[in-house]
Amino acid sequence: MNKTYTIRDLAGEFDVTTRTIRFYEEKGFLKPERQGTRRIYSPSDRTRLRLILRGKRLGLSLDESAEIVLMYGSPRNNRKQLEKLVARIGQKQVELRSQRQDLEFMLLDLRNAEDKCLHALREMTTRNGQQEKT
Amino acid sequence: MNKTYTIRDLAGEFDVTTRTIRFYEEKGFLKPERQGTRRIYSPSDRTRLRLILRGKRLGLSLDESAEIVLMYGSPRNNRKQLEKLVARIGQKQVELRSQRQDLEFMLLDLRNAEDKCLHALREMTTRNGQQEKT
DNA sequence: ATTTACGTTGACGTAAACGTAAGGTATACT
DNA sequence: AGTATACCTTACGTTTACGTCAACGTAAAT
Repeated sequence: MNKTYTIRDLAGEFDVTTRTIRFYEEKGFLKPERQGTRRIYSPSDRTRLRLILRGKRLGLSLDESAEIVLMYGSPRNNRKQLEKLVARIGQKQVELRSQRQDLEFMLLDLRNAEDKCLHALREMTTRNGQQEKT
Repeated sequence: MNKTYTIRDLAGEFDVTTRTIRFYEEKGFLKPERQGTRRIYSPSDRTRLRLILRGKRLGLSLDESAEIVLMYGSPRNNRKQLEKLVARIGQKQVELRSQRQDLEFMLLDLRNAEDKCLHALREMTTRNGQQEKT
């Protein structure tokens, strides 16, 4: 039972428009089967889409995101291409770890800001119950 | 000794163009002093810029990024605004933690892809030393 | 039979985030 | 004085990533 999906199925599941999915195909990042003119998506198409969107959520450009998804594919290249691929994968990992640092720092900053706010609120409450203006 | 920076100083330090910095000002996210027509940036301007760019590296839109930077500011609002701010900070934290999940998963996927490549390379080497084509 | 719902291919429109001249000013060297 | 350098404003151009019609096909439901 090889499940398939319509374009609307995927659009619904991942909360994008059908236009978006067609656009990704236009760019060559998806190649669904056709039933007449209708697009029929396989589970692996679905996975591709899911991973591309994950990349986008991380702020990658569509091209970058799709490039990374291609890296996941089984490597059936010759030695030189494999070595290049390994190098690019390594580079991406470095970038993502740096991004993780940024993210952790921003989370810290947000926690600090939160604390400051909560502290200010406590001050207001203990000092003069109902004060509304500065 | 309150250090100041020219637009070029900051552009150089953060590897953006002066156009970018002026654009951020145009959008209201930076308000440097002027010496005649020249822009003079304070350390706090510099920090603002740094944080905005950090947000952008995480894939936030410029508006989102600048909004978050504003959240770091000392809260001198009334109770209602403070409560709203706390709520928004909380929301951002939720989003960032979700993004962190995405990031960890992508790093895992990349490590797996890397392993597959390295394994394939080892296979090639042990089996038939110099093979180049599939 | 025709409405309703979903699908298709163009093709033009748009918002964000700058890029890229063009032309003017001020200060710094030589 | 002349020129180089760095800064400025104004304004139109560009890329990315879709949005938004228009005009049409098809297939199930009423």
